[in-house]
Amino acid sequence: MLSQKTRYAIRAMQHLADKYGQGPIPLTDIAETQNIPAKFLTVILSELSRFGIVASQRGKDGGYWLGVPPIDITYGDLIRVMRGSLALVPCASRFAHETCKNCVEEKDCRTRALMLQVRDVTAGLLDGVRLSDPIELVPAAEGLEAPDDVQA
Amino acid sequence: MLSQKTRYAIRAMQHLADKYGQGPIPLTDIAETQNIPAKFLTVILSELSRFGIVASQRGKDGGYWLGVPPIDITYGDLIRVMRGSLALVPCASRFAHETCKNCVEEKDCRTRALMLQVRDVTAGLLDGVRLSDPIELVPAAEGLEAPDDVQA
DNA sequence: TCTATTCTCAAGAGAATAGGTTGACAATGC
DNA sequence: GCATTGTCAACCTATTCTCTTGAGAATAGA
Repeated sequence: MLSQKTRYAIRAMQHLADKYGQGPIPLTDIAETQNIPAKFLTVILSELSRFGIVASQRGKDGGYWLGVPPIDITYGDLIRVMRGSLALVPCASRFAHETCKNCVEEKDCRTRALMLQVRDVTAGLLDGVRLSDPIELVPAAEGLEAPDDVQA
Repeated sequence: MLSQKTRYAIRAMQHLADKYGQGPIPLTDIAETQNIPAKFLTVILSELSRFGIVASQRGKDGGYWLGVPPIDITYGDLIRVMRGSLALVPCASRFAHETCKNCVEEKDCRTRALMLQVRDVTAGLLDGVRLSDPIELVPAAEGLEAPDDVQA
């Protein structure tokens, strides 16, 4: 699962992407329209600005904006910035690889082999979608109607 | 990320799958070869047996075995049993759907739309691999050698 | 210069989750 | 009856999550 913080970060970035080129966007504007606790958002935005993907200015008419054009930021990047990796297990990360504790040897680990495949299809998708891309929305109900052959 | 508990559960199930048809396998056998804390494994196995996918017998020559043939258990099933869902956000689960807190409306949520796609490719993969399937192992080093166009 | 506005940043608080362990008990086979 | 093996509830510690507090510092405009 993505943490609440990561989800907030993604929505905040989408908001800034939508308003890219329109000057500084005040935190309150993001917080209110995206339904994010304002003070928590300051923590998130300051984290994002340390990575250079958000810029800011203080004082009257200040605010935040993308430090990089939205076409140059993928959803994969965002998740990596916020949680370090796209993978489901530390040993299946291609960039932030870490050996798992209390595991069998990596070369013998079937879980790792499988999770590497999962990471790759996930990355294939998320690294292909940019903050500037339109995303086809899905009606709320459809998430509940699983096809017959799908369990969850 | 999958929790340590989920990873232990997967490895324990793989172990039982490998020895399917060989009678009860003592907990100690699983714990030692899979490097899982024995007492914690009792918690995990009892959880799995509540779902009927593990059976057990007490006393001398007792132990655990799969309650269902390994060909009938997918990795997707295992992850769903252990953590409730394959999805990265509650609102993108097809079986255990839950609306996210502090979010925008689901029908307007781009994050959800994207995470539904991620869920679907993940499920496409994990629901297609069964505990009885051979899994091609990946040498330990390869996880570290990211292709040029891959970032993490 | 004064003031209102807006970001900055370190600390901390409360709750939940993770990752186990303890210990008493129950069944089974010899 | 005794060793073996699973059952189960309760507990524990550390970490992480999700925010909040509160004291600044920069900026623009009056």
